[in-house]
Parts: sequence; C-alpha cells; structure tokens
Amino acid sequence: MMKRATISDVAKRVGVSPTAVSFAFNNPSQLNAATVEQILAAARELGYAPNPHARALLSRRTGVLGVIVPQSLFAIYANPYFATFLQGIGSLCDDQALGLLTVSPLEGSLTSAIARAPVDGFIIVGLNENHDEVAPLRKRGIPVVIVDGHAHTTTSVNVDDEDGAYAAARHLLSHGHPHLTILTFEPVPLLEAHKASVGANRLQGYRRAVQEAGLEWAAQLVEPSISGVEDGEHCFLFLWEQGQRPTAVLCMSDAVAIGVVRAALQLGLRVPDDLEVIGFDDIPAANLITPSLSTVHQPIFEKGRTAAELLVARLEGDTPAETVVLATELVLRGTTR
Amino acid sequence: MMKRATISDVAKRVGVSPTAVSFAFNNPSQLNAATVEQILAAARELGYAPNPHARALLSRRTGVLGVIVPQSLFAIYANPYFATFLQGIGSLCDDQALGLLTVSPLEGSLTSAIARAPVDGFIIVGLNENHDEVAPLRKRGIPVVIVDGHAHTTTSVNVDDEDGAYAAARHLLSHGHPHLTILTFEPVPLLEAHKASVGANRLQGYRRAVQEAGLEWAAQLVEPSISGVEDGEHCFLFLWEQGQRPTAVLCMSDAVAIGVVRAALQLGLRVPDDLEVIGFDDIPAANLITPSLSTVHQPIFEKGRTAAELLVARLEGDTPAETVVLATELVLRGTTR
DNA sequence: TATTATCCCTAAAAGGTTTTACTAAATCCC
DNA sequence: GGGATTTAGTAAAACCTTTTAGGGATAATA
Repeated sequence: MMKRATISDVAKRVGVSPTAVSFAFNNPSQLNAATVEQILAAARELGYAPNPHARALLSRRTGVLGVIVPQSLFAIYANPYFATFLQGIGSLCDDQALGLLTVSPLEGSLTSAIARAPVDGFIIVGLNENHDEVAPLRKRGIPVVIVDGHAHTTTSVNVDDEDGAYAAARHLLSHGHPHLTILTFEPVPLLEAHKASVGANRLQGYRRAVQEAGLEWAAQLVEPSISGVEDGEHCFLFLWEQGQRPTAVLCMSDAVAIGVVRAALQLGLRVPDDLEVIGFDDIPAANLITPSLSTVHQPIFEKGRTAAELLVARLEGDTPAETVVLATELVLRGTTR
Repeated sequence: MMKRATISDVAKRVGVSPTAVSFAFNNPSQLNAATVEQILAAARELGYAPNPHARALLSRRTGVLGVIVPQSLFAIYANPYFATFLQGIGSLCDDQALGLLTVSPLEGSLTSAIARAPVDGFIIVGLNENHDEVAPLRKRGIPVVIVDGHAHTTTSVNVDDEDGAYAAARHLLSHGHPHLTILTFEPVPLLEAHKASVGANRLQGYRRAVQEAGLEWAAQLVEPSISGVEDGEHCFLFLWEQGQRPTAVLCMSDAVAIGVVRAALQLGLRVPDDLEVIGFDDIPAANLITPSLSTVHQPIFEKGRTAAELLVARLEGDTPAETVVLATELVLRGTTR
C-alpha cells in the first residue's frame, strides 16, 4: 500500500516550504498566484489532501457532530423516531457543512465510546446530565447538549412529556371508560426510580389525569410493554388471553400503539368503537396505518434541529446553558371516537 | 473555558513520565499495578482522556466508517431506503465497536467533504468508481467500497436491478395490458447517459421485457417522476388530467409507487382491478399500506451490512477487490392481481 | 561472585499539519 | 536616494499522543 503523500512531499516537488503549501490551501492570498497554481497542480498530481487528523489536532475542529443514544446503532436506525430526529440534526449539518456521527456506547462502555469519537461536540439522548458516564465529558472541554434528559448546568432540549400524556389520558377519560390500560416502557417501579426520565414524566402525566378524574391509580391499570410493534401486539394479545377486556389503551410510543391496534383488529375488535388507542410521538407511520393513529404529537424534527443549533452555538461562542422545552399536542385521528 | 488536561498534566501530577501514563491506558502490564491505579485515579480527577485526534494521527485509525451519498443529510434521513441501509451498516458497526459517520457532499464539493472526514474508510453510494470526485480518493490510501455504482478496481456491492425490473415488467405484461406506464427517476435520455447507474439498469430490465413481449419500446411508455410519495401522486394525477388512462404502472421506487396508489384511490380507481402497480426496493412501508404494495424486493439491509463487512476486511488486511451482486425478488402483494 | 533475566520506567522520535514571527527583496513616496 | 511599506516566502513552535529502544535496579541462576 502506497504511503499517502504529505505536505512535505508536495513542498519538495515544487521546491517551496511546507508552509507555502499550507498557505496555498488555506490562505492563498499570502502567496503569488502563480505559485499557488503550481502547488495545487502538484498536489493534484500526487493525490495529496491535508491529513484530517493532523488538522483536527491543531485546530480542535473536525466539522463533525456526535450523537449518542444508549442503544445499538441497529436499534437506532430501525427506529422511525430517531430517523426523524436525525433528520432534524442532519438539516442543520447540511446548512453548516458538518458531518453527523452516530456512535453506540454498547460495545465497551459509554466512556470509551465518547473518548474515541473524533467530534466537536455531542448530542446525548436519553441520559441525564449527572449520569456517571456523562459527567466526565463536561470535565474535559467538550460541549454537550442533552436531549430527553434532565440537566441544569448544560443546555438541554426536552418536550413537555407530562403535559402530552396528561392530555391524552384526560381525553380518554372524558369518554367514560371504567379504567385505562397503560403500556409503559418498563415496569412502573423502575420507571419511577429513573427520576425525570421521559417515561417517568409521561407516567406522571397519565397519573395526574387519572387522579383528577377521581379514579384510583391502581397498579393493575398499568402493564409493562417494551417498544416495537411486535411488543405492543403480543402485550395486548396476552392481556386478552388473561381475560382482561380493555376499552382504552394508552401507549408510551406509537410503535407499541400500532401493535395494539393490529392485535385488536386481529381479535375482531372494532377500533375505535370497541377499543380506543392513543400513542405517543407521532411518527410518520402513525398517519399511514388504517385506522390512522391518534397520538400525542411531539416536534421530533425540531427537537433534533434545535439541539444541533444550540450545540453549534456552544461550539462557536461560549453561550450560557439553556433549557428548552418544546410543546406537545394531542392529535386525534382514527383510533379515538 | 478551561484547557483540556493533557497526558503531561497527568504525568506531572503523579510524578511519572508521559509514557507511563500512556501505558497505564493502553498497556497496563508494562507497569506496576499500584502505579497504574495511581495514574488512573489522577486521570479521573483531572478529567483526562486521550485526545482522539492525536491518537488517530499516530495510529491511522479512528474507529469510524464514513458513508457518502450524493444527497443532503436531510434527504438521506427522510428516506426509508437509507434507514434500512444504514441499519445494515450499523449492525456491523455495533459488532466491531465502530462509529458511523454520514457526510453530505453538497455544501462545497464532494472532494472537500471527503478530505475533511476523520474516517478509516468510505462506503460510497450511487457513484461510479471513475467519478471525478471518487477517483482522487483511491490515490490516497483510503479504502473505499462502492454501493449502487460500477467499479472494477475497487470492491463494490450491487443488486441485480436489471433482473428485478425485468421480472416486474414481465409479470405485468403477462396480464395482457396494452401498454405499461413507467415512472423513472429522471428523463430517459439522461438516465441512459448515466451508463450503468441503478436507474439505467432498471430501465434496461423493463425494456428487455417489453421487447421480448413483442411490444414497441416507445417513448410514450415512460414518464419521468422524481422520487418521494408526493412526486408519484402528482405525476399520476397529471397523467390522468392529460387524458391518459394507464392500467399498469411500474415505478423505480416504492415511494413513488405508494404515491401512485394513493392518487389512484383518490380518483376512485380500484387497485388492483382497474390499475396494477409494482414498486421497487421493498421498503418497510410497502407492507404497511392498504392495499399492500407489490414490489421488487432488494436486500437493502444485507447490502449495507455486506458493504460494511467488505470495507472492514479491506481495513484489516489488503484484501483484493471484490464484486458482489445480490439477488432481487419479485414480491406480489395487494397492488397486482 | 559474576552473569543473565525480569521489572518498572523514561527519553526521544514520529505522526502531519497550522500559525506566529520573521527575513529578504522589491516597490513606493517625497 | 533613503526610509517606509508591501510582497513572497520561510523557520520553528505547537498540537498530543504512541512506540521503540534502552537504562537502572533488583532478583534469579550458575
């Protein structure tokens, strides 16, 4: 394998100093136009381009934004939520000519994933600022924006999860259901332990609506699901087998909700007449299925775009930490009456 | 902004040489266990982690795979085809603990995007090996795998587009349609100019089937669309307004096909009784809409995974160039009789 | 006791660029 | 024609790490 040409190779070829070559690329006005042309020609001929690592070492800039989600890349790219989120980040990267690096913390620790990534700053999704592995980041000078997680010394972008959940639950309760079935990300005690997580906030919203309606927030109202269409499907079928006959289901994600609808149709239920379902997120597929899914809309694209904007701002100047909370909105479609 | 701690800071703190600190991180067996512990403690305290740029400069390894598609990041992440493709690449990155960098060549040239990206190798989608901007890459030592493009000195991964298109056209023709309407990516002459592009190959497949059936390959059989659901929808509505009454439509992408189906239903046509439609790619949404979309399945995930595997192989050893062609398969669902 | 091996650690080079400070020559101005 | 300015280019430091070769103890062996 031929060794890659360096700046000195080009310099030698033309008979100038490496400095001149550097100037030809970055600051041509410092040089005679003819010399610049000569240097560029030689560079082309040798297939030379400045080594990005050397450049980054010096300039502390790579032109890359890092995104960290505590999931495998496989899972991230399979998830329509992240597709839209990354689209938001991507749109800003387009504007600013930045690259977008996704790195998974799973193989090996988060810390090592972060340490190795050649990026200018990180967008961290779903972890709180004080997370054991996030905190060290800030000790080094790396700018961080937290998304879907709690922070008060760092910039964060969140969505009003509690409010959205509250609206959804309230709406279903107004239809007079004797009780609600709530499908969560994880078992409720675990969820409540993760203080201020997305799941905990949504649960809190549901709860508030239930209690306001004068109903009892009993444990049996809630069933843990996980995520993914299949999980939702299996979960509902399981409940049915157990003899439960839900009339209203709240899901913490659209994927799960879509699974529930699918299972219900499979069982011969009419949606929304026999069963009402409300999801969360409003992913594109929510509007593609029949009946179309009622859900809590959150501005996923804007969330990504905003996070990227704030990160870039931090990169450029030393902007103060900001706390952004975007609104959610209940969108009623075909799975509610 | 506090300056980031360097290896010397840690060394000074503990009273050892920088070498010792490096060993503590990369080769602890060279050091007394107690010393290692001391160094690691000091590093933690100072928030030190090795500078990835310096490390990359020396080791020529960043642990990042680059993906280049001649589209904006916005467009890439909006495209379900790429979602699945990136999932394939991502699954390998998970296994190998690599990062995945998407970089858009649009703002500024492809060349500069490539030059700046801190990656170990590139997967380049939709460009031929001899493309003006791809060729220089190979002059420098950077490993490249071409996907959906022609190559003979570099490793490439393709799909049998012509064969898939042929099968789709043949199937529709067997139903006795007087003629087919073909929606292409771009105007046909342009498409044919791009020798050996995905579009050209698919067109050639359609053409072969038409000619084999003894029909005339007339220009009016073909209508340029672009991509995206809306494009397909508008295109079909436009044809209808023009007085055309297609009975069978072949689309070069599922998105366009979904748009066509949507437009047809809107016009009161029965699908597949009044109109048959076959798409291309078999994206997940193809199976979500009603009626479900008949399409040419291509192994998108495997294509990504395979490209990544081959790239990693090139990175490790100097493996010879390979040419992989994956099979396509006609999948008949609800939009064909 | 002399030699060899082992252990723990260090000095220095290498990796490829950008940037600052500076020089030498040419041009300008009155 | 002498000082000031501009032009065109260079030398050397800085960026931060890893790796190679080796040094000085101490322990093991003959």
